Amino acid sequence: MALGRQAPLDMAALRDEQLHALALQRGAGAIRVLTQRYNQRLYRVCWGILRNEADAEEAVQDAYVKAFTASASFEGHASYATWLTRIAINEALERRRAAQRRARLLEREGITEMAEYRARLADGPISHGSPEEIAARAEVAQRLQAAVARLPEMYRTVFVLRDVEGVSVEEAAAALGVPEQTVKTRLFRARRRLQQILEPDLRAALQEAFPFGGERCAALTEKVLARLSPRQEGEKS
DNA sequence: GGTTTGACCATTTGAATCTC
DNA sequence: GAGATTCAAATGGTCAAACC
Repeated sequence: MALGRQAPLDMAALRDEQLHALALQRGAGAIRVLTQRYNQRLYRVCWGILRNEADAEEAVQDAYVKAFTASASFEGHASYATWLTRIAINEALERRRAAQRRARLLEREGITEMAEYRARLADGPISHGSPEEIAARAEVAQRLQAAVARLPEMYRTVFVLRDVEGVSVEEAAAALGVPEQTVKTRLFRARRRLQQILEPDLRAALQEAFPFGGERCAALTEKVLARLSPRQEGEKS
């Protein structure tokens, strides 16, 4: 192998496995590319379990640290994405278990921190479009997020993986450690529940959609009346 | 490959009833 | 009245099949 000047590596062009090998050697560039590649997915999956921004972020951080220090763990049985997602899920589950243990302890002491913990919901940033469009999208996103948060965890996690992250059924099943058929059923039921949760909001929104009241309504009524009146006159004769 | 649906079974939950 | 028991309903997992 030549020891002369080497062309700088195009990290973004490397495969996950190659980047992982570099990350294990503390390659900052590789770590940067990998984290940028998977931040969104891991964060969403962890949020699906923890329903809390700060906790989800910490879980993702810890998952990366574990992934980039446990060289023997990735054996290529599943895809790198699945393996990494599984680590993040385990990390989030462990955090939730710890929180529940803490809550039980506090409950015994008469303190109910869990209620506060559960009540904390996150919201996401959105840009593009007019201020009205941005505000509308933000509200929709907020309502959706709140609706997803209301799903039972088993449904929420599958929904986030499949419908938010676009992970395949096979990958989702591998990441969650359940049969593919279970993923399909959970997803179907998650969607149905979301539909039920969102229905009142949608109904209310539709009531406000296609507004045709006030002056427009009155003007149209007048036009209709105007067009009908000659015929009515004629019909009389 | 993915979605949807129905069927079946197991488990959990809540209400009703019974017993002490 | 309080606890134990029973039972129906709800919920969830799995499988099979039809369909897109």
